[in-house]
Amino acid sequence: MVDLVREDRTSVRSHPMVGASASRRISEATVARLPIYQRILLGLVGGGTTTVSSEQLAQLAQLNAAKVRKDLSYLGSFGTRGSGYDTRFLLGQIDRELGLDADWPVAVVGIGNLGRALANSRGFASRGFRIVGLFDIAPEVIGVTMAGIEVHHVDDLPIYDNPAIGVITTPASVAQEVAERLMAVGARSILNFAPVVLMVPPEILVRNVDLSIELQVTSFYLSHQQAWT
Amino acid sequence: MVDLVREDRTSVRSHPMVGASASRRISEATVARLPIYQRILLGLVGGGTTTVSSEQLAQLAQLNAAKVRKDLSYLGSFGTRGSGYDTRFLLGQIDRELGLDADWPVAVVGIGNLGRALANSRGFASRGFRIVGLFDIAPEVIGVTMAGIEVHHVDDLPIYDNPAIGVITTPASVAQEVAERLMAVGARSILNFAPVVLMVPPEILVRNVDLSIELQVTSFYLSHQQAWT
DNA sequence: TAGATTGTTAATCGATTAACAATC
DNA sequence: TAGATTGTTAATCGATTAACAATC
Repeated sequence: MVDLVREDRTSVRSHPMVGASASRRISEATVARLPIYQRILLGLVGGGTTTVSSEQLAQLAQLNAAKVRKDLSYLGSFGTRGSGYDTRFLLGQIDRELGLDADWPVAVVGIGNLGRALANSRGFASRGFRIVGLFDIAPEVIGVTMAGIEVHHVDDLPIYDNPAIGVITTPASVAQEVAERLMAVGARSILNFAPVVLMVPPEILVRNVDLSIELQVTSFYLSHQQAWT
Repeated sequence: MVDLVREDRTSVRSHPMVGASASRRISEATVARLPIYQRILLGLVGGGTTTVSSEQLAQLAQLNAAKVRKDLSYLGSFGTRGSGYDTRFLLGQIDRELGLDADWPVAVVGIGNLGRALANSRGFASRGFRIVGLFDIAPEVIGVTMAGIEVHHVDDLPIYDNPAIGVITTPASVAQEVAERLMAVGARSILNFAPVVLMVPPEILVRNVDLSIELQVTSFYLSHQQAWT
């Protein structure tokens, strides 16, 4: 591993748009909200609601209606003035924009409680994502089946379908090595739950989720609350 | 529960600063980075490094040095021109700013894989946080001890120490009810892992973490990658 | 038509970053 | 002193929001 490059963790934005069908570059903040709209629309469609206004969507997502309209306008002009958005159609457009109509092979490495939680989670087994394997090194979990998928040894990573997305739920101490193994089998993106900053080449997309950071941020706002309540 | 009010999920910023010792209002983006600096400093102090420059910190956090200096300047002027920051002192200042020198009783509701992961996690058992109880409704987990803490029935929430922070790791279908029970026993803040938008009064702080949203955002960037690589 | 709601503009607000004087 | 590095300013960039013309 030679050309590891330190990359800003918010570096996604820094890549220039070169493709033709540019439209307007969709904002990063909007991308983070699309899954929320998706989830809400899933509920509305399931409940038989056929039309929804930006104001209703805003209420359900606890956002501002102007923000909802602006977000949705990145996808195209799919609303109908006077009545709102067709729920089923809008859901389809959001799915398409999120790339959920593609097939993303996912490998989860580190089958502790968090890995188990992800393997069993609804979101990970859903449309778009396909778990190609669960991986660990502990003899006592290898061979165990969870959520219908067997746990293999990390050394066997090359045997299974190449993952596009690697999910790291190992201890921090081995996360970098695991990232390198995932990249070696072709992973183009890493969802990292280990509390460590990974070093990867710039073409690899890393998203970090750190559960204890969330708790610390909560602590900050709690301890400063008297200042604004 | 009468005065439930829909609250913008980023509403923390909307509270006006009224206290006296205002200094400069610390930016929300900065708050989210303080735990990252904290983690890095913990490693440096543990490794015996006594001084660190903003440039070094930036490398370790994969950020821009100007951003690091700006972030740290919110806490005060703790650096020394020409040499950098004293690691141990800076760590102490960040801990203080994050409120980690306080005692935050935490209740975790929903002892599935994710709840177990949190209960066992280093970050949740660390300085500042004290788990007052683990709660569930499933008979098979009640009475079980994990990470040294017994799992109780949610109905017994009022028996234990009032939590300042409630962590919800239940299915989405019961998350709202759990939130109300947590608020009823005094929780001022909720860390919500259930994929649902909670309705709470404005004085309650909610932070949402949705693991499948992260996966969907990854999918978005993967499917748009050819546009910028 | 009248009422409702979108899509977009422009103003505003907040975050990032380069640059550099201050100073150890 | 000379070199290094901070703390802060100002420019820039990106995100939010109110407002409203367009239009169903």
